Amino acid sequence: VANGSAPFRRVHAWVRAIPRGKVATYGQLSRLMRGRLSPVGIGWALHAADPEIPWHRVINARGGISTEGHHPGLQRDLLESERVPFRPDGTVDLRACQWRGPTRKR
DNA sequence: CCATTGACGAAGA
DNA sequence: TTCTTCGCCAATG
Repeated sequence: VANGSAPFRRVHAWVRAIPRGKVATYGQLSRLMRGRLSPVGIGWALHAADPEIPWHRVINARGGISTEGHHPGLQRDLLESERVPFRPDGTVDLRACQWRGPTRKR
């Protein structure tokens, strides 16, 4: 897998910066990279990511899990194990749990 | 090389 | 608010 490309490694660097108990969205990471990689591209970058990278802290813009087809139940388990609460509808409250980036937005 | 498919998201209708 | 359409770009066949 092509996880050695520069944009991918940059994604990995950002994702490693997300603290335990917090989450980020694909679009958020895409914007952090100034749109140099689309939200879909972020997904590919994580799909190709090393196990060391906390890929489970990245969810979609609605607070939902987008990896059910890949690893059923896994991402939710991992998040709950670091105290990220889920609503009854299976989503995360982004207002409460979203990582606010290093410098706030501009 | 062309077409299709996503771990996506914003803008319209 | 829900459903569509379109843009995005890497990967796959």
